Amino acid sequence: MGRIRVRLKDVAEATGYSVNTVSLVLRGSSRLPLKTRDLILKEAERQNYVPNQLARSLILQSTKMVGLVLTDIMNPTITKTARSIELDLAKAGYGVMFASSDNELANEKRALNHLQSSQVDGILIYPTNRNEISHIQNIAKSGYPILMLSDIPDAGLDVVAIDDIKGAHIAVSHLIEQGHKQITILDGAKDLGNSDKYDGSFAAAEDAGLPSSALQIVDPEGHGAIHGFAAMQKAWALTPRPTAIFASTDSLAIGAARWCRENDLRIPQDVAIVGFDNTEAAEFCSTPLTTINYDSEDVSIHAVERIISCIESDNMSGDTTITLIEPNLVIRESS
Amino acid sequence: MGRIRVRLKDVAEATGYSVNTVSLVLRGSSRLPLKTRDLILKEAERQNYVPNQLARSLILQSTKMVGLVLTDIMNPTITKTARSIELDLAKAGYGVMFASSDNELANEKRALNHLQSSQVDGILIYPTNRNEISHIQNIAKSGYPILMLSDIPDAGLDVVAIDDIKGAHIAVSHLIEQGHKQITILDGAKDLGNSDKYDGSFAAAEDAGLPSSALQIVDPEGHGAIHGFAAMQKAWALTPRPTAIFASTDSLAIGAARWCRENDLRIPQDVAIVGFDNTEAAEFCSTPLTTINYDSEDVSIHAVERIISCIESDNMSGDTTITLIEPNLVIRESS
DNA sequence: GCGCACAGTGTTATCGTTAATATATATTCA
DNA sequence: TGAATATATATTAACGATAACACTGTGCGC
Repeated sequence: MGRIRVRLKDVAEATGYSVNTVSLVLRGSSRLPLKTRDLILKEAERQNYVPNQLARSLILQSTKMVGLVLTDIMNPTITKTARSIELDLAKAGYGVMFASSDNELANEKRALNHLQSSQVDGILIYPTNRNEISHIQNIAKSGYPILMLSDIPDAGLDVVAIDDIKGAHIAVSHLIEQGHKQITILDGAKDLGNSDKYDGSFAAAEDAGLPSSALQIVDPEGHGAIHGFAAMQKAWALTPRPTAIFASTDSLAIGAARWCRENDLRIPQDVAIVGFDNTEAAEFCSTPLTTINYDSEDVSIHAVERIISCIESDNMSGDTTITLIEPNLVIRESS
Repeated sequence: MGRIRVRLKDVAEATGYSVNTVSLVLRGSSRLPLKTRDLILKEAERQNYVPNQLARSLILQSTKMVGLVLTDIMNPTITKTARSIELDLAKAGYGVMFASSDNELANEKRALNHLQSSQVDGILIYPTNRNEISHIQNIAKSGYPILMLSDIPDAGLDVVAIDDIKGAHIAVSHLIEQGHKQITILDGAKDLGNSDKYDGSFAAAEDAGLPSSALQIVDPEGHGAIHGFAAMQKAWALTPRPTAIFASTDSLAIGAARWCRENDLRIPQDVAIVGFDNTEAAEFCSTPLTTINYDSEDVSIHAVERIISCIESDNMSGDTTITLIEPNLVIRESS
């Protein structure tokens, strides 16, 4: 049986040694004779001793934990990145503490508070809203290591993220090369102050010599496939009617494709569709989706490297780094 | 600026009060005059004080955290359930600490150790392998609140889970009702000691008066759509050739459907397919999938209620409860 | 005017661990 | 032999918070 929580003290009393000796042995010190070590290790095992990280971290002034704030735990791209980050952090000896904001600023603030109060050594965050970052800036200003996983230019914050502007540029350029002259963008991020995918799209149109009227925008008002479905209906009702869709996420693209299918539009003959993220679903949906590849592992590697360097060198020099990962196009059947 | 970590002591020194007084105020005590409270609250805010949960939990002997061990963070059903659990726990004033085993026993053990050492008040777990649960039983035996999210009969452990046997029974019965007499099951869980979906399937065949040879089994050797794709190829090569597929997850079903599509088989005319889980992808894939609905919210509500009751009543009575949620069939176009 | 209640605050011990320092015994070497 | 060194262990003070208790001073009743 044993009591619910076994402490060093319990092992110490059972063996007749002091707490300190037990602590030393369990941390693998070689300063003690083998006989003593053996005895203590056996007793610890017998009592099923599990070290108390709270007490340990309290005195070590480090939890070896990094906080990760996600906007949407159901978004496969974010989940995939989260998983990569977890693995890469583990390799470096750090654990992850997850929190999700569900794209609500209040949740984000609560999550940040919770993570800080849990004394994580650093924080990685997919910020919710580009227009509301003062709370993040405050944390950064106090010297706490914190890194954005989405680009917020000129915020004085560290960033490691996919280059959405370039991604959108590639996607739209691809559609233009296929001969499309009227393209609808499905994207609702502008509310959150993120116009990267617009900017990239319009830049692509301009570079190709198309008027900006070649691009129209429909806000899907949500992230799920169901929102893409509804948005596609709106897009099809526009005049001039688009011949191609650039959806800001694969989920939206898949919903849009479904609307097309239900309305007997052929993809890509009647409408071409390009998504963004390169999720598994994009490959296995009715018409395999042309999409922009979000390289989770690359983001993860850079983000983990940077946050750990911030944690382990307490240089409060205040200089920030922005690392943008170049996305690439995956051409399938939808375009 | 301020130092990285502001403590009660810093606020105390700045205001001239003792640490205890500051602690009382910050915990919202009404025993102190408004003037004092105001002063202290303002100073705490000014210094950007964040309470140290480590220290707090250490003395309170409770972290108000529940650990959640997932087998596969990329599985949308598990992720969805995780999210429900997070919300339900939050309502009850608890946080969640995630860990993933990636279906590896060693990882599971490491995760459990880590969670216990982080002093979570209780643990919810999707166990990896039914044949290897002694480490879980040990934890339970020591009086630590722990609950399985997958049914392990006769293990003496608390369970809240979907009734997979019944789910499989419903799925296969449905196919039999549609006139199918040769059905292939795509499921690789037997290696992990979980034969629920087989058992339910064979029971359904028996109940319908079909010989057990009516069911054949293909092990997809993996969980992704890609494995379903390969497994479908094997299934189609079987003699007698199946007219219907029961895939143990939607992911496998979607991969199988994709193989059919690439090989010009019509669904459901040439092969009917039934999945399991009712993920979003099942609704939006090329042929909307008939599937068994996994009611994440129901699982979540029961699991959270039970674990909290275990945590808050330290009754070590040792009696265990098994709660199985009845799944239901969602009929779409694939059958 | 004396004691008592009580509001307002401070002191001290505590949680489980680690680190720095101390002690006690054994071993080595001049 | 005796000091120096090494080995094996214990003691004490932290870490940041909370809780039990202790103290001070005012106001009130009798």
